[in-house]
Amino acid sequence: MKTPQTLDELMLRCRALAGLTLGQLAAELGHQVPVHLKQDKGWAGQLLEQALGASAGSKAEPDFPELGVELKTLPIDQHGKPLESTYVCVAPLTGINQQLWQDSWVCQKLSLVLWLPLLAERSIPVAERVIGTGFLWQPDSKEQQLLQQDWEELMELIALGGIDQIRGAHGQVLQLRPKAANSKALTAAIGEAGQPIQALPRGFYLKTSFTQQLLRKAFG
DNA sequence: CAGTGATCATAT
DNA sequence: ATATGATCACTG
Repeated sequence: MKTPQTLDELMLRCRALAGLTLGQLAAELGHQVPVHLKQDKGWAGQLLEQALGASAGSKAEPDFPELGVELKTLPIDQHGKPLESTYVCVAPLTGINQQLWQDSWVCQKLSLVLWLPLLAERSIPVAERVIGTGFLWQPDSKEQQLLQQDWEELMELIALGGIDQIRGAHGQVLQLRPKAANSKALTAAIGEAGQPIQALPRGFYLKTSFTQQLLRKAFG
């Protein structure tokens, strides 16, 4: 799948996917559909990346570098409610003195997002899950402010050695949660007294209440 | 049963 | 180990 050259081309392709089931799309692209996602958690996301021509791989750059667009699938139930939080990026736990929100990875990644809702209740077989209507989002000033506030608070805690006091409930819209192979994984971090320690890697996630508001704005 | 913490596959 | 893609599953 060639990468789209313009935003219009990307959105056109995206609209063409709306209403298709994952089974139909997988068949078109020559993929087998897993029975469940327990061992293929990123399967749907990667299928949709391919269908839209996103640059493959796990490079630390937007899905569509030329367009500056980040693609996020958003699993929802039949009422349009998000089923899961949305992973944004890993959180830097060291070397973060005086980083500005505007320069942060979170801010960059969320500056332009193509949200692609996916009817994905667990009771629906994977192959029958239906692709929804994708929409482009840029945070408005209020959303930007909420994100920045949470980010600054979390980053200050991290920088001051408070990593182990942070739990998922901390932010209003943005949260910090484990992002690792398992609970034994370790990465460099800052201890209570400012000393180097090893800690569980974390990632930034958008809470479902936030992504639900984005859906409301887009569809009512 | 929502939300937090844990986990899975793959590429580099 | 760290980055990508996320969902699983236990707990209050």
